[in-house]
Order: sequence, then C-alpha cells, then structure tokens
Amino acid sequence: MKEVEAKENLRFKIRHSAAHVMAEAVLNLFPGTKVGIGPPTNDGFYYDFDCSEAFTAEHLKKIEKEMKRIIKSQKKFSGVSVSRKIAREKFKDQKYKLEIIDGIPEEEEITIWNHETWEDICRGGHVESTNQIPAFKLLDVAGAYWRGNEKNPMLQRIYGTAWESKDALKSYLSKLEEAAKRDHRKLGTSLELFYFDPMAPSMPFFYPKGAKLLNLLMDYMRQKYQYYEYQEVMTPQIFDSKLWDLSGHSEHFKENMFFTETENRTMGLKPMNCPAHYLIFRSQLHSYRDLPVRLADFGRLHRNERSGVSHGLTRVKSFSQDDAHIFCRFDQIEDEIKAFLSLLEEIYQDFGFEEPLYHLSLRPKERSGTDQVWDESEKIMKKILDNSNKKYLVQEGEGAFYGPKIDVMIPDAIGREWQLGTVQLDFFAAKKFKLNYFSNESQKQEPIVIHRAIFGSLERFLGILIEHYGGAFPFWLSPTQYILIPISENQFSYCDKVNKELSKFGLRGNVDKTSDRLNAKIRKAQLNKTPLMIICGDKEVDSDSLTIRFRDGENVSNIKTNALNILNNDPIKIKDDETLLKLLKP
RNA sequence: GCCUCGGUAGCUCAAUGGCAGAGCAGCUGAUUUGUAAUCAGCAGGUUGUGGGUUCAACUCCCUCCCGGGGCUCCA
Repeated sequence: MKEVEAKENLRFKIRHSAAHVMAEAVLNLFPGTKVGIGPPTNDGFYYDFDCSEAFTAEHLKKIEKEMKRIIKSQKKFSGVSVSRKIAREKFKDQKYKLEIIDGIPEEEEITIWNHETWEDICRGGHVESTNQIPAFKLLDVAGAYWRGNEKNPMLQRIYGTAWESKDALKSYLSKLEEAAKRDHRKLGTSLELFYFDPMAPSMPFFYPKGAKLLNLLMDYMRQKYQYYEYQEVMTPQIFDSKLWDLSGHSEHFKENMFFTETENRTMGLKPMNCPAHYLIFRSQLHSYRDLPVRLADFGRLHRNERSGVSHGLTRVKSFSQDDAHIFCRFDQIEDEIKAFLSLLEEIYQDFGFEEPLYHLSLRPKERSGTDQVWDESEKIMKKILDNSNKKYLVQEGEGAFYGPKIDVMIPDAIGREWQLGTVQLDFFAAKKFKLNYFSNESQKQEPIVIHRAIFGSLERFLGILIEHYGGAFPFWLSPTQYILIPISENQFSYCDKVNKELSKFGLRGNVDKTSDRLNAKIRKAQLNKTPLMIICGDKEVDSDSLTIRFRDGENVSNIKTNALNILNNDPIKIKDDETLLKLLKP
C-alpha cells in the first residue's frame, strides 16, 4: 500500500511540475497570455490559458517542443513564502492569479513555486528539477470556464499526461487506444446495435440487435423482480403540468423538460417516474400489513439536456430505467436497503463486474425532515455498510434534500469507474403527495419512499456493457448466439433443420446462405463477435452432427444438435466463453 | 448554453479554387469451396442545410442543423 502511495505521490509531483513547465512554454511562445490554474489530475495534468489565439494541434506540437527544451535545461524547483503585497506585485499582470491571491484566506500563507524561469502561486508538490519529468505528452485542448462558472470568461484548457517513465506513458497511451477501440459509439455502428438521426437529436434508434439487448436486460431484471417481490407497473408518458408543479419539477427541473399544449392544457413529458408511482400508490388504500410495496417501471423518460452534453448512449434525451420505488414503514428501511444491496451485488456479478465501491451521501445543509429522522436513517445506512464489510466513502453534505443516499461505483473490464446503482431515502414525498397507510391502530401514517435503480438508465448501462465486453457479449446476452455455416448449397436444408431445432431450444441465430466461401462466412461471424459458428459440410450431414467454432478460434466436432439444449437451461450461468466451451466440449 | 474541432456513397477514408474518387458493404452473373476476405461486371453523391464571394466552390465567407473533445480532479 505504501509503495502505491509513494508512486502516486511521485506521479502527482511529476504532473504538477509538467503543468508549470507547460505554462512557461505557452508564455514563451505566446507572450501576453493570461494563465488560470494548472493542477495534476488522475491521469495527467492541465493548465488553463486566456490567449487570443486559438490553440491547434500544430501549436500543441510546438508547445511540447518548448517544454522538452525547458526540461532538458534542468531548472530547479523551489518554493518561498511571500507576503500578500509581494504576491500581488509579482502577478500584477495576471488577473486570474490576482483573483486567486485575493481568494486565499488572510491567515493562510501564500507560497510561490518557481523553476528559475517561471513562477506560480502554488501550494507545492514538485519534483526537484525539470529534468525529473521523464515522459509526457500533450493530448488535447478544450474550452473551460474560469472556475467552472459559465458567467466567467472561457479559457483554453490544454490537457496533458505525464509519467515516471517512458514505458508508463506508453502503456497509458495504449490504454487510451484500447478504450477507443471499445468505444460503444463505434461498436454500435459496426455491430448494428443503434444509430442517431438528426430528426431526433440525442435520442437513440435501436436496430433489431440493439433492441434485443435491451429486451434481454429487461427480461433479466423481470426475473429478479419476480424473486425479490417487485411489481411492475406501467404509467403514462405525459402529465398535466399541475403534477409537475406539485412534485417541484416545474420549479427545479423545468429547463430539462419537454412540454406540449393540448386543449388549453399544458402537458409535460415525464423526466422521472416517481410522481406517477405516487399517484398509483395514492389511488388505493394501504394497510401497514401490505408494506413494503415495491413498484417497478421501465417507462420511457425524456429529459431535455442542454445541447453539448450528449454523449453516445451514456447521456441521451430519451431513455428508460430499471426504476422502482419502495413504499415502506420506517422500521422496514434497514431490511429493504439490505435486500436491495444484495440484489444489486448479485446482478453486477452476473455481468462480471468487480466489487463495487459505495458512496454514502449524508445530510445537506438545506433539507426536509427532522434531525431525528436524519440521525436514525443515516445510522441505519452506515450500519448496513459497516456490518457487511463493504468498501465505502462518506460524503458529508452530498445527500439529496429529501434524504440520505448510497451511490454505487463500478470498475469495468479496463479499470474505468462508472456510477451505476443508487438507493435514496425520501422523507418528503409522502407529505407532498399525501401518501399514507393505515397503522395497526388504524391511524393514517406516512410511508418512507425509497428510490432505487441498479442499471440506472438501460441505454447508458448498455453503452457501458458494450465497452466492458468490447462488443463480445457473453453467450446469454448475444443478440445473435450462433451462425450456421453451410460449406456449400448442399447443406442448406440440413442447416435449416438444425436452425429450427435450435430455435425450439430458445437459442437465437440464423443460417448464412450467402454465396461466400467458408472463410468469408467465418470472417463475417468473427467480426460480429458471434459466440458460436456452427459449421456444416458433408461430414456433419452424414454423421448428423455439428462442428462448432468458438469465437476464440477453438473447434469442437461431433456434437449432436440435441446437446445444445443445455445452453438454454440457465443461460445466465454462461458468463464467459470458457464456461461455454466446457459445456460443449465432450 | 459556451469554447473548440469536425460533417464527402450504408461504413472507413481520398480529392484545398479547375471533370467528386478508392476500399469494404450492396446488386447482377459466374464459382459450391473445410476454419478470418473467390472472381468479374454494375450501380451508388444536391459533398449536413440555406445563403454569399468567384468565370468556376467539397475547397473561401456567413447562417442554421448534427456530431467529437471539454466546461474546478479547485493556487
């Protein structure tokens, strides 16, 4: 652990130093540029510049060259502590730096770090000399508001990466390449899963294979719902805007909603399911014996995101969720959250995700509900996480105004973190929507509402899965599980017969009857990452058997068609190709 | 929304002011093949949209649309 920390610390210093060197290089090449901030990041560093010229890829090359010159000249880093007055004097031409100086509390010391030819207000954390920046590369330039506030001027942010060795840099760059290859937007096109059309911007159209995947995800979730006693409901798409006034969406979410007028009424497209579920709950009487009530909904949601934030499937304007709301008594919270977390971990395991990291968000400054309710519920959530030995971080003040929440972070196959599941307590909904149940003394009581999701948005989850699997879905999720490949026309009818039998077993696939040669058919199936290529020539027809090529290139012969029936016994168990091979290899 | 880069055939990409092209995919024909591309022919375009400059615009200028990168990991 210590070693890891030391390494991270060194990387931090290298990156922070590289940011300073980059700032000097930019000022040398573009005199008069105003500088913003330049921190190290998880993978590299950036620095913000206010320069009249727009930086291009050519400029980045020049800046890199200048940085290399500075690095070679072995400038020593050192820091001094200075008075406010001196600091202001030194940076009198740097308006952003002056703002930073003025923002530093009186009692705090101001330190300036320099590497001889350049100085910066800086807390420190640098290597000793510029030549201790062994490997770096500038990656990209992008716009960034000063201090992230869109009322402030837009600066140009140059992103770079820096590492302790050339090899480390190289492996980072190849990781980026690997990620680019797995980009779900690319694979979405080449695997024919979905596309976007300007006629409905940022709203995905799913081709049959993409729709199959979404349906498989829903089928899977419905099975879990059955076991975990959720009840699926279906609710309308548009609601009278009075509902959104009541829910508070009109006040807080209006910019993100679509509205339509009809017969002098304003109707709003739902951006969330919760209010609809409250209406359902409210429409019937509930006894304390009936609780918890768990309402699940795959309804389509629309959110009018600001243009410029959409990204493939991971940020869209039209999507559905594995959304559910649990209405329960206060004393049921603990069991409900426990059950939810166990369901969630069970599900992530089925998709081959590693252990999640939990973020526990506690009471924010502005909140509803009494302190007593917050005390107790936060205690419950902590207890659950502690008792089950889960890895978690506490985020003070990050909870929703209506209750504390747990968000779930998941690392994918190439180590990137995604926020997927969430579970949020809500002490507010019942009051607002007049939800109640009858207690054992026949008194009206307000239920606690628990908002929860595991996939989050199905579209986004699919995007993450595409990248997680690199497009090679496990057998149970593959839209096309097999391709029957007749070697010549002579085996067409045999293939048709086998195809019918396999589809009786519930397997998905088809016969490749093109006039391509075997090689080409295999190549096509491989590029589509089809799990099973079932090859039929005269040999197979004569022995009434099949030869199966797996997508890793492995072959198994003399398989009877009936043997494939076991693939549909418990398909979710077939999480990887190894399991698949073992099942079919005699 | 804002900054910036981009948009050429279904896909991947050429052509930088002077006749819009290639590979793959598609179609037609031939071939019937044993583990990652058979051969030949044909067809495919209002160069995102609308306007402007020019003898001439994919190319230069403006408008809009769509997409990519990003918009505190806080000196």
